[in-house]
Amino acid sequence: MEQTSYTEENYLKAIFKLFERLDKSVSTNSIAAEMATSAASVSDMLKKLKEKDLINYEKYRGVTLTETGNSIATRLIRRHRLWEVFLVEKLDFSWDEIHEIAEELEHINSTKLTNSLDAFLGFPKFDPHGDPIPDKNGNFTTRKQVLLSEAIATKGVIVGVNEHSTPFLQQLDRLKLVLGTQIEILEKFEYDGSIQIKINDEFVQTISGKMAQNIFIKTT
Amino acid sequence: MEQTSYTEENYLKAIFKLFERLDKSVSTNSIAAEMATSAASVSDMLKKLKEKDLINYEKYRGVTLTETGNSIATRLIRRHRLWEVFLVEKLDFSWDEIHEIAEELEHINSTKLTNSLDAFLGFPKFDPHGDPIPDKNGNFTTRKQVLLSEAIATKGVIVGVNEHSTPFLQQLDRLKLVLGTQIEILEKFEYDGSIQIKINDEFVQTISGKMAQNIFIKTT
DNA sequence: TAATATTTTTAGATTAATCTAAAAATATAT
DNA sequence: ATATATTTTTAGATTAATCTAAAAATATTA
Repeated sequence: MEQTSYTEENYLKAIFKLFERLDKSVSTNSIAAEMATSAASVSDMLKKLKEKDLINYEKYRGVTLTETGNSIATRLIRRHRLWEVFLVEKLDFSWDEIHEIAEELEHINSTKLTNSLDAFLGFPKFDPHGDPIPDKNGNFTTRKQVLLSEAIATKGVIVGVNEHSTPFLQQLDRLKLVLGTQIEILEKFEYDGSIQIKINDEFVQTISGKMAQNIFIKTT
Repeated sequence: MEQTSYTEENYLKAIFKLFERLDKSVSTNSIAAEMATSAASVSDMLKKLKEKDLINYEKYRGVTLTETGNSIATRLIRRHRLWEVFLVEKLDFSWDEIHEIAEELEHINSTKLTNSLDAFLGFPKFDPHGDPIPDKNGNFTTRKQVLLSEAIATKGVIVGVNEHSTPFLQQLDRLKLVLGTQIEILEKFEYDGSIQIKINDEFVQTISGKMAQNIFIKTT
């Protein structure tokens, strides 16, 4: 079994994410956008990843991960999310400071390290953004969640976010919209997509459509 | 302030170690040996590190670290040793399994991460091999220690090792020669350098000269 | 100190990852 | 269905780190 480079791993992760988001074979351009690089570089790398049997790829036809590629990507996501839990729970980082550091930590490839860390943290099922953490066999805990912008039911709890940028997460903090917060939908405005909600049965607020599109709730 | 690459950092660390070991300007060949690479590669890199003002270097004249280079190397060593403490104390690794993983962790450059980890571990002064950990200002705790092979006094405690290879550390474990072990020197054999010692006032053993050259004791 | 040995540097290639510009393939729209 | 637009790939360079072989500098020794 060959080794994968830091860069190859980042490509695999990008393909995994894009496939998860759209559930169909991934285009060269979308990978280039996700990784902030040129389509030409992506083409080069796809050739290489196919050579290594990490992706299914025919020229001009888009990309999916092979089983091997998928399992490498899943391991990366497992490590990333475990380290995020570590940073928040043990080192008192806030949820908007952890992504970049976890991007580096995730590349350290040691089964013993990953599994010991998992045990040390008490086998967490979700990371600080509410994303599920694959277990040592690559299985995710799924949870039926829905975007606040698409929710029909009136009541729910915030269980995740659809974006991980620092400004977005900081804004959520300011608005007291952290994971576990109870939400009651009072009114949805068709004009701009904004939504009036009641937070923790306490106070009423209107949040933008853009915010609502990035908050996952579990309805109750 | 420019960024240093993974590779550049490893060269700085090698130069730091060699200088510490011999306390004089470091040769191209010794760096090549330390890093298991060719002298030609080292020459190339030295040019680059000089350009970045990380080393003092004149062709054919050997190398020392500049203040900047020294402070980068010290930071790397601080991170390396802190992560080693983490692996042993929190994740139950043994002292012979931690070096390679720490070699990767040490390159993650975040002041907040390093200092939070330090606090989480209770500001340890020594790593699991007895090596001193620089504090956030780069200051080491020194401890007057002497190699067992050169000790004159009769009694002491093991406080460190001069080699970090897995086989050496495993052999120490087998012989119950871990950090903190009390040692009484009974006899030194001139012929092969081996030494007869009494361990923890309990049993008597003879260890090779090679072993004795890699064990630091603090005499009492 | 002159000859020899060792160390260090340079010259010229190689590999992985990237880029821009141009060509080829595919998709869209009149 | 043909022209136009978009997407993707190829061609040809570039940069960082490495290598081998040869040249240059320094050190050792007879």
